[in-house]
Amino acid sequence: MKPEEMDKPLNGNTSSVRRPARERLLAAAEELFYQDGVQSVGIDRVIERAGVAKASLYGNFSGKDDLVRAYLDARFEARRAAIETTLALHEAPRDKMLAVFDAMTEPLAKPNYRGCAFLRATAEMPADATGREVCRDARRWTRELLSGLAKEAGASNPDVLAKQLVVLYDGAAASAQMDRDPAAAAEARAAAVLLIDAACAKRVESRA
Amino acid sequence: MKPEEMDKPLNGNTSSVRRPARERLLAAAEELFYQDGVQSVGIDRVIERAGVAKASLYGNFSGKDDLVRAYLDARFEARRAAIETTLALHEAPRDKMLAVFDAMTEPLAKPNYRGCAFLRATAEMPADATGREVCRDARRWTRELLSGLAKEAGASNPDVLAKQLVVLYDGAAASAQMDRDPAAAAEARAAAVLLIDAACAKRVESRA
DNA sequence: TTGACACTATACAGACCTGTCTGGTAAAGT
DNA sequence: ACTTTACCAGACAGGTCTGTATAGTGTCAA
Repeated sequence: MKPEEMDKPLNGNTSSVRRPARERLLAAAEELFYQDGVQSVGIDRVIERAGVAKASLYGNFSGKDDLVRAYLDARFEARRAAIETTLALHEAPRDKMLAVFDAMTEPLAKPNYRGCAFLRATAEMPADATGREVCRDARRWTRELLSGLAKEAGASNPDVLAKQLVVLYDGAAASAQMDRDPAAAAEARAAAVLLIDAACAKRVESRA
Repeated sequence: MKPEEMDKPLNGNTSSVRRPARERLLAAAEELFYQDGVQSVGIDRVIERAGVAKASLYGNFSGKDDLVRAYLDARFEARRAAIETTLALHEAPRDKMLAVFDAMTEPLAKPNYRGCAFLRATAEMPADATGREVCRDARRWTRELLSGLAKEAGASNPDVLAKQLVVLYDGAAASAQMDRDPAAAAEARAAAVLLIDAACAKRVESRA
């Protein structure tokens, strides 16, 4: 329940057993911001969960906006790593596109899944918030990844296919969040199979 | 800029030219809550936009939660009416399913489109908020509508097709919101065509 | 020993939020 | 003429939020 309590005793150890304040802050922020929303979660809750003094927060981050941004950055990095790991399991561009959907089945099935962090954060934050850049970067990365794979796969219109797959990706996240139904990932994947094969059919048939 | 100023003069008229406070409150709430988020918009801004005293708000609604709920109810009613109007233009169940996507192209193209109101509100509100029931109702209505149409169209697995179309629907809203790209509606519709025809192919082929 | 450093704990200012309360105005019903 | 109803305007209480300032603790290195 209270993970910071395990860090408390740091007796008789030359090097600090306790993780530095910045890491604990970021870990607490990731947990709380994602679970309850960046807007609803106040600083006091974050520092309490992290077991950190308020001054340590403002020593490591310029303010709440900065902490939110760091939280979204960490999310982006984690997602990118997860997708690239799944991607590496496959060779054919078609399978790689589907791997993007494979990478989301596990998170969607978690009982405390709360939707795509970037969709949620964008919905919560004001339009001029710092963190929205990260959301844009994350989306662009996904779209360009899929667009490149679609080109490799020989899709008749790679950009359209990529956008359609992004729509499926977003939709699966949104549906799973709203209906608490992890099956959305499987359904999005099945739909992706149809879209991909339809977009690449010309090449296949012309070759035949 | 300030619509309430047009309502100010109500001289020499037996019936009130000025719309009652409740209506103005709801209109202001719909505008502000959707545009800037239910969480960010405070009561003071709503009553200022509505040109209404604070007491009038708490006379017509039990509190902010109640106002938010009324806002979401109005959104649901409006969407339902729009979809049913578009639905009535078509006869075949296949066309009716696509009409659901047709009904969303116009809203998505508006410059101040901010995503699906229910997705946004769910992302903002705490899990136990009153308004989430409305979000659930709205989703259920959409899913059951599509599921019924899928049955009529003779889909091999109507519930799966309905869920896939809901994924597309949510995804189009999310993509359009995040990327400010109204084309998401057209792409979702094109994808829907593929999914519907694939799901209904067995019947068509078996008849041929 | 001294001082730099990273950290904790807590108090506080200033802003904002919701919701209540008081007081005043004007039209409509009786 | 009196009351009711609907409404506006603004003050206010009680809470929450961010961010700052103050004071104290423990560690390491020179």
